[in-house]
Amino acid sequence: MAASIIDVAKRAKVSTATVSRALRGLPNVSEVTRERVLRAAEELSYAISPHASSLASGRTGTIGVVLPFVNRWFYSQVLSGIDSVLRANDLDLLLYNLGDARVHERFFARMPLRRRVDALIVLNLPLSAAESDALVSMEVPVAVLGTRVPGCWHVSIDNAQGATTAVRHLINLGHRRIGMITGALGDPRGFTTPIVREHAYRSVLAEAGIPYEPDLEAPGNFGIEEGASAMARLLSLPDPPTAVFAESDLMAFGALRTLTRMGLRAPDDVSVIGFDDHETAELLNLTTIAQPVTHQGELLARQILDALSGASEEPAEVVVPTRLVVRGTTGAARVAGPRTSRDHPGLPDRPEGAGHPDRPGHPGRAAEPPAPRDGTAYDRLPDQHTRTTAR
Amino acid sequence: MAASIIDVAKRAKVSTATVSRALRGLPNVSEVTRERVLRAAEELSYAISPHASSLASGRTGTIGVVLPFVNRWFYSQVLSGIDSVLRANDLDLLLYNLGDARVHERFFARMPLRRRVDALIVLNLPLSAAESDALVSMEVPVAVLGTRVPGCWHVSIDNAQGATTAVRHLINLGHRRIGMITGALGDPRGFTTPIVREHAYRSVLAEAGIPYEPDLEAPGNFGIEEGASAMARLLSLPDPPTAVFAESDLMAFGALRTLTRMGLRAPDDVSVIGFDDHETAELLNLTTIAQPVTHQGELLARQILDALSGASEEPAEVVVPTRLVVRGTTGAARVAGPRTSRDHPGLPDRPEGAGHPDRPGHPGRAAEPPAPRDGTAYDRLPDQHTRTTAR
DNA sequence: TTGTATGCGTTATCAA
DNA sequence: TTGATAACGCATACAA
Repeated sequence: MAASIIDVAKRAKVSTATVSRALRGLPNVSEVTRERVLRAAEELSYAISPHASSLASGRTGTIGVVLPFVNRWFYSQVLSGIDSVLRANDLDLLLYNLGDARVHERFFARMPLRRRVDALIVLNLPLSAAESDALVSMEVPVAVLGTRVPGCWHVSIDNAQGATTAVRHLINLGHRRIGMITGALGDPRGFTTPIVREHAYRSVLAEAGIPYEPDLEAPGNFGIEEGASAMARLLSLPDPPTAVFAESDLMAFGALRTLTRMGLRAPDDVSVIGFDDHETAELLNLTTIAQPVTHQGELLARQILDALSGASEEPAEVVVPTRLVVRGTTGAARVAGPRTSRDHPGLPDRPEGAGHPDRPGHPGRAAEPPAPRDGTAYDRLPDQHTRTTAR
Repeated sequence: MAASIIDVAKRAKVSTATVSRALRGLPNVSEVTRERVLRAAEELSYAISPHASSLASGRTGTIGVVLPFVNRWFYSQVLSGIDSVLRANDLDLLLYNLGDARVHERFFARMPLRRRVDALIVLNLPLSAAESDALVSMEVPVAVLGTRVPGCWHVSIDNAQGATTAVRHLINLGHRRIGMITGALGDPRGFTTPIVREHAYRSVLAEAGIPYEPDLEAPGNFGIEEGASAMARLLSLPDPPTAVFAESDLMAFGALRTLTRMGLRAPDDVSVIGFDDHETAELLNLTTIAQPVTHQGELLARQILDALSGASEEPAEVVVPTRLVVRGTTGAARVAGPRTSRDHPGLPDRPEGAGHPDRPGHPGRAAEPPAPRDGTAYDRLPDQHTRTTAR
C-alpha cells in the first residue's frame, strides 16, 4: 500500500495539516518543519492522492478538452497549443473526442465531465442551443474555439476576412467563375464558421458583379476524400469553374488529387486556394489562407487560466488574424473573352488596407520555389488585427 | 449546490447504499426500488462525483496516455484509435505530452499519474531503464507502443521487416548508392525503432554486396525540416546517393522539398521511399512502407481492457505487419556503369515469401495515377503477420 | 507556526 | 433485498 499523508505526518512528527501545508508550499510553515516534512515524504516516496485532494478541496486540477476529431491536423495542432500552456501550469488535460454522433449524444445526455474538470475548452464543435446551455450549466469556465457562445470565453479567426481575401485573390487573378468547396453547411447547429465563410464568398462575388450560382458551391465536410468528390462534382458542371476556394487545405488537397487524376493541373486548368496552411500545404505548393493554429490553442488555455485565477471577471473574446500565402496553385485566369484581371484592379486582397502587404504571387508556374516562411510572422502583424473585446 | 447521493436517497426514501447499487446497475436491487431511485436521480439531475467514487472504490475510470508529440500525424492517429475503444468502454483519457525535455524529466521525477489512472499507454517514448522501472512501479497495467519493456504489454510493427522491404525495393530498382535519413539515433535511451531500422538497412546492403558508408546515413529526427536538411546533406556529398530511404514520411516530405528547391526530381534524379503512409503521402505520390497506425492504437487500448478485466494474466505482445506501397517517387536507377537492376533479381522485396505479392511498381513517371488504396487491406494479410506472443 | 476536528461524496462490509 | 456505518485520503476552519 502506498504511503498516505498520515504516514508522512508520523514520520515527520507533525500533524497531517502541517504536512498538507508544507507540501503545497503554503506560507505559514517554518523552514525547518518544511524540510523535515519534505524529507519524510521523499523517504516514503509519498504521492498525493489527487482524488482525495479534489474531494476535499473541490478543485480537480484538470481541464477538459472537447473536440470533434483528434486525428486531423488542425485539431491536433490546437491541442498541442493547449497542452503546452496547461502543462506549464500543472494542469491535467482530459481529452473528449466527440467525433462519433452517438458519443456526442451521450456526452450531452450524461455530462460525464461535470464535477470532473475545473474548466472546459471546446473546439469547433457544432452545438445546439440546448447543448451550449448544458455546457454553461456546468458552472465552470468554458472557452470555445470558432463558435461564439454566450457566457463563454472565445477565440477565433476572422473568418469573413479570411474568406474574403481568398476570393478576392482569385478575382484579382481574373477569374469570374469561382467555385467554393464548403464545410458542413447542412449542419443546423451552431457551427458558424462555414456559414460565415460562405457568406463572405457570396458577398465578394456580388461586390465584383459576378452572379451567384448555387451549383458552384459543393459541400466537402473538411476531409480529403470529400474535397476530392466535391471537386469532381464541380468539374462535371456544364460550365465548370476556373478557380476554386476550398475552405480547408485538406479539401484543397482532395481537389488537387481529383485534378491530377483527371489529367488537369493547377493553376493551368483550375486555380485552387485552401484555408489553414496545413503542414504539407507548402509541399503541395498550395496557395492558402494561413491561420495561427497552435497559437489559438495557447490563447484558449490562457483564457482558462485567467478565468480560473479570477484575473478577469468577464469572458473575453480574441480574434486572431489570417494571412494570404501565395504559392503555386493559383494563377491568372486563361483568356475568357474581353475581360482580364485588370478589370478589377481596385479590389485589394485584404478587406482593410493593413500594414502587411501580401507577398507577391507567383502566377502560373513559379520559377523558383517559395522561400520558407517565418513562423513568427503572425506576431508582427499590426495590433488592430488581434483585437480583444471584453464583453 | 449539486445534489449528492444523500439527496437522492432521501427523495427515493432508501439508503445511500441502495442508491449506489441501483445507479450502478448492481444485481441485488428490486426493480421497483431501482425505478424509484432512477427517477429521483433524474428529478434532481444528480451527477455522481467521480472523485468521491474513485476515492471509495480505488478505481479511477481513466487511462493515461503518454506520448512525445500530439501534433504529429502518427501520434494523433494512434491517439484516435486509443480514444475510440476507450470511449466505447466508458473510460476517460488523460493526455500527457512529454515533448518538452523538462516536462519529461518532471514527469518521471514526480510521477503525477500515480494513483490517478487505472492503466497507462505509452507511445514510442525513449525511456531510460530507470524510467521504465518507474512506470512499472506504478503497479498498473502498462501498454507500450514501439519499445519493448519487461512486464508491459506491447504493440509494434515489424520494423526490421519494414526497413528491409524498403531498402530491397530500392536495390531491386538497380540502386547501389542508397542513403538513409534516420530518426534520432543518438538517443541513448531505449527507443529502439530507429536502431532496428538502421540495422536492417545495413544488413540489406551487406546482403547485396554493397559496402557500408557512414556518410550515407543522415539523422533527421522524424520532422519535415530535419528531413529536408538531411537530404541537403546527402546531396552535398562528393558522390551523392541515387536513392534515399527516409524512415518517416514526414522526413521524406522534407527530402522531396529539398529536391524541388534544388531543381531535382524524384525519381528521375533521386528515388525516395518513406515510412508510415502518411495521409498526404498519396498526394505527394510518395512510395512508402505503410503501417496500420490507428489500428495500433486500438490494439493498445484493447490490451489495457484485457489487463483491467483480468482476461489475460500475462502481458502479451502484438506485432502488426507493414506493407510496401509503390507510388511515383521511386524508379529505376539511371545507368551506373555495367550494373543494372537485373543484377539482383533474387531479392524479394519482402523478407519472407508471404502470400500478398507487392503491387506492381510504377518505375519512373507513372502513366496513370495510382488507384485508391483499400483501407481494410491490412485485415486481409495472412495471419502469420499478426502474431501474438504471450510471455 | 502548529494541531484538532470535521467535511468532501462515494463504495463496501457487515448485519438485518 | 436493504440499511447502517466505517473507510477512502486529503483540505481547511478553527483553536491553540
